[in-house]
Amino acid sequence: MESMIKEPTTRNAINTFHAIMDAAEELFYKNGYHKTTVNNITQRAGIAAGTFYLYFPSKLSLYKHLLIQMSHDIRREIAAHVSVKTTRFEKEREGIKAFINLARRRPHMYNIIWESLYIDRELFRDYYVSFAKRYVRGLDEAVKHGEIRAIDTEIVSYILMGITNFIGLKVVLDLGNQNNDVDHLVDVVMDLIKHGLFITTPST
Amino acid sequence: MESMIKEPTTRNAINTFHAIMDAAEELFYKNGYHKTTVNNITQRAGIAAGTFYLYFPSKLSLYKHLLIQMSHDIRREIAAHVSVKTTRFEKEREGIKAFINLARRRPHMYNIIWESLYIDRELFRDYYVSFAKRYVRGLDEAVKHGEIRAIDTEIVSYILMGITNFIGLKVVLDLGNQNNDVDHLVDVVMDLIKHGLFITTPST
DNA sequence: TGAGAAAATGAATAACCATTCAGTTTATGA
DNA sequence: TCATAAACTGAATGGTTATTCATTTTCTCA
Repeated sequence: MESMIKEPTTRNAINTFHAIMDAAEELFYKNGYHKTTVNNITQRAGIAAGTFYLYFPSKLSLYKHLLIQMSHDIRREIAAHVSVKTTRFEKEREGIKAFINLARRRPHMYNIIWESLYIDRELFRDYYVSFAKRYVRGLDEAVKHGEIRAIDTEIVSYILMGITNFIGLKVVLDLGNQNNDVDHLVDVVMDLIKHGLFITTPST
Repeated sequence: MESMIKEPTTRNAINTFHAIMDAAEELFYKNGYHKTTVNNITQRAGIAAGTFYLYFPSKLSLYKHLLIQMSHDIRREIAAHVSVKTTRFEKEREGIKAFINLARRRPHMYNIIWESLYIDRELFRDYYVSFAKRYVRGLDEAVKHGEIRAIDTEIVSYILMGITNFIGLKVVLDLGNQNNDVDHLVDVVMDLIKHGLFITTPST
């Protein structure tokens, strides 16, 4: 369960520790976990191979530590933007916008989280289950306040995560030929969420 | 670009070929590409290690072949369900439903496509870009027919893919505590797409 | 200042695994 | 039946890479 990291305390050790983390973040993003060797990481961090094992018991533990770190960063970043808004509509808009901006600024995070599906499936599950739980809490609140319709909020949370993640994916991989201007993307998403997609009401 | 597979022609060779593919599909799903060895695959397929290389020049080429195969299967399956419907609403509903059912029936596919992001990023890009292109064509048609509102259809295609994929994810990984009944899931999704999420119109 | 602790080094180790190939078995059809 | 081709075999090879450890350097504070 724990990552068994020996957190450094002295100034120098902290520098080394962060050099390893930064190098790993960069390389895992560029080449993926499996194609990145511990030697690649130590080289880029400017330290010897053995030094790595003063701080991390294994390559996997480094990966786990990085993932947990990032999931905290994401939550904190989104929460910071969402909490200052009052209406659910505004909260939703700012949350999506914060996520997309974060994805653009640190595309590494995006990849590392998804890759966990192939490195440690439990880690991946935990990440999305707990993210969804938090989302549901907010949505339930909004239902209670009469801001959003009383649809199955758990499913809605996955729908909204799916939208945000795929728009983020489009931005990170620069998919498609339209412009990827963040404001335009958010406008389209919010428009759809507000008014729906269809013009007439079908018979179903 | 090509996978350089020597497609088998005789009865026996075809059996061997499929035994390899089936074993690989199963193992890639269960353990991921990197943790699956060629020996694991040949053992499960009941053949010798060397036989593998009569059909595939490398482990990677097998993976690519599998991915291409599956992306065809997905398109075909969805198209079969969508094409018999006439309204865009019905098409959308059946497309989503077909995808979720497929994900449940063959959870392997899901994993293999996403894993390509860490094995061969171009493959992943191609997959979603071409899927989106096809989606946009359908949406543009529906806009022309006055069935859906004239929002940026490229972005909408990523939104809809995101929704479908995350609902599929929930089903495959059995995330969350609500029931994962397909009809219920599809109902909620379509309800949201039709009526939007919010009750009142905010000031934006 | 200097002794002991903390950090760092990097060559060596050991395990793992994709791929090869020389030889064997099985199928085909004349 | 038998000769040729097609399939198959599996031990051996070679390259890669996570991890170790004996040694050296740097830091700390009495």
